[in-house]
Amino acid sequence: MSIKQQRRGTGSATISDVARLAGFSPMTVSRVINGGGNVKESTRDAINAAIKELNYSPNPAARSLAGVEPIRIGLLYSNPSAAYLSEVLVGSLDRASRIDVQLVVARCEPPENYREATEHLLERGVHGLILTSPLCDLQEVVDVVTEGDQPVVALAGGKPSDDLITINVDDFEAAYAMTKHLIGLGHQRIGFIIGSPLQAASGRRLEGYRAALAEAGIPVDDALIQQGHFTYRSGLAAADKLMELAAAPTAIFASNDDMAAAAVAVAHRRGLDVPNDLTVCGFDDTAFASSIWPELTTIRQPIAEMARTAVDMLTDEILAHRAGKSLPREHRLAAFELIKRQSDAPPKNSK
Amino acid sequence: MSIKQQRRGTGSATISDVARLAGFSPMTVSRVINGGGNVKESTRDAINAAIKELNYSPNPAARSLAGVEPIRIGLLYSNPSAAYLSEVLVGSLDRASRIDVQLVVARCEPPENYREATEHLLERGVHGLILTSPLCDLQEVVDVVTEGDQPVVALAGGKPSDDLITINVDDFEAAYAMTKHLIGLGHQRIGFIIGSPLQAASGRRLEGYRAALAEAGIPVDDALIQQGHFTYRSGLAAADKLMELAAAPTAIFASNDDMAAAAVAVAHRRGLDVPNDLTVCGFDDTAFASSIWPELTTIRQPIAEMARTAVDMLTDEILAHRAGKSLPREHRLAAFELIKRQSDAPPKNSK
DNA sequence: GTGAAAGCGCTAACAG
DNA sequence: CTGTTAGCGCTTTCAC
Repeated sequence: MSIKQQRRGTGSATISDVARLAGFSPMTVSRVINGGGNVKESTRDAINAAIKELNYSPNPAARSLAGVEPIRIGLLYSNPSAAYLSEVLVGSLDRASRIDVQLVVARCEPPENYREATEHLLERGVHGLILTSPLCDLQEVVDVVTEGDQPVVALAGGKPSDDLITINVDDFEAAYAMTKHLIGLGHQRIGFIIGSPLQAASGRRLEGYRAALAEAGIPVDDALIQQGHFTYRSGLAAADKLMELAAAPTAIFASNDDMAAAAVAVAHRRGLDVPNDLTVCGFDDTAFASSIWPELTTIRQPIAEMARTAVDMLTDEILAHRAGKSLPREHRLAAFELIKRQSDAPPKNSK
Repeated sequence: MSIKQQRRGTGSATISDVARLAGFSPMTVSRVINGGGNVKESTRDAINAAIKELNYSPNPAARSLAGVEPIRIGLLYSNPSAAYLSEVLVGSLDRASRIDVQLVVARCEPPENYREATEHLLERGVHGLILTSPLCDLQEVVDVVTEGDQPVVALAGGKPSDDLITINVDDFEAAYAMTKHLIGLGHQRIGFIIGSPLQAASGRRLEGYRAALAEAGIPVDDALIQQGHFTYRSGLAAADKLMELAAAPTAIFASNDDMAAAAVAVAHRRGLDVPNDLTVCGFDDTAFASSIWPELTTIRQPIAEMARTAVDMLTDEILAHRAGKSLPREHRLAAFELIKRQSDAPPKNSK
């Protein structure tokens, strides 16, 4: 009798290899892998040891062929966040491919089609959703998306709630840190441009600014706080108001880079040098921040990393859901970073 | 005898369904699907008809389990092109997922790690590569990437050559169209800011500008042509030189949006209104173009669409390669679009 | 608690 | 040119 010829072995260990090594049947190994029901403690340990030793990992193709539904995650994005988008995609793709999760991305432009986009994704069979900024802050979108019982994570935005898993940097702390940095430079009159009132992060950033001022014993002057909407144009208007003040600020901290860039433009139009006559700082570290001159000192959110986390958390939720368990909604904070570039300096007439 | 029970049918048609309907064996169907070698014309037609009727599409899991290596495409990107990146990703992902091609993305920061990045991708078993701008224009990167015999497509950049499949808009025609647009507005003195001499597109854009001028019978004034490097800073310097000219231009056409934005900033610093005192146009339609005020009239490249095409072309190449055939290197041009926004107007003292 | 048998949908190898 | 057989790696069903 001739030796059976391996037709096409990938070389990597199979469930049978593990079974043989552990001295059990493939079936039992399968049970162990899939959070199995009834397996003796000792058996489970033996099998896990074998798995480790062989560096075994299940073949996803075989698995899905045999009937296990692969995990699918939907990612909803909207144009306004285009600056984030590439980082979000790079991060989530990277993780998704590593843990064999399918990622389906769909564009969603409220108020037009957020319902359709969501339904489209659900029809495609996704088991959970990632909502990117600024979608996370639109209540109507959140409502639609959390209608079913699939888990949803809001990435960089959104109000932590019972319906949503959220992943954010600590906007309060970040704004606090930046303001403190400015105070440390010697600034006393620091203008602040608020972000869109529609996004939860705006309020948190404003509070951080206030807190740092309070801590330094600098009274908050309401004239130094101008409303913006995260757009360049709104930044232009807000910065103009700030510069027209009798006692104009020596520094402007804008709630995002677009508005900070606008503040720089306003300063230039008025013949002011940045940073020598005016310090300007932003938030987000988008491409904008390092494209203009001077490059902006700003706060960087580790978006790619946060996207990776989002995929992980969602996957855990989906697995838990499948197993009939239920995890509490987590609200994770990621570490921000203050990126010092060329747009800040001590105020002119500091000693 | 009892009817065999379907254990877990996904419901969708299988290769056997098709075979039954067409009156052949599954194997023959398989041959037809996979560019099969020896199948009678009539058989092939019958099977294709059955496929269409059943709306059959092969199950990728079963396929890969049965030993067909799935197609993997590597996508190399570099930070400078961050503006493109999201569009590139969205487009290529979309197409890749639709035709069941795996996409592996890797970051590559020349001159540091382009060799490692490429090798990393090749180790991961990719069968072809997509090179995004500005990587396509770095000869050393192109050299490394085309070292093996895997096909490579250069997306938006690169010199059409025998080693590279390229996909570009017709930079010459696009610049020609924009210049003609400016002339149509009544401008006679049109400044031009050249892009980086390192990128092939820069030269093509300059030629388009020249051609439109020539056609209109406007003599080319070399003082109106300034060198830039695609960066905001270089745009600042170039625009400054242009504005200092005794006979300053009434319009500036910059080879990308960053430099156009810089030109706007320079105009503002000099107390000039855009577009009433100076028209400024860009190229690329990056986020920058519509973030600043006034929003830039610019040329839009359909990057997402081009990325989709890239995936398609590469897949065809890989398939041909597997079948032992070899396709000629194609150099595709995509249709650009002139996006009219608020930064252009007729010159001030036109009738 | 554990295992044996069967089959998911497809394709490589080998006939005819 | 076409069909038969076997098996990819896994899980389900059902038996012990």
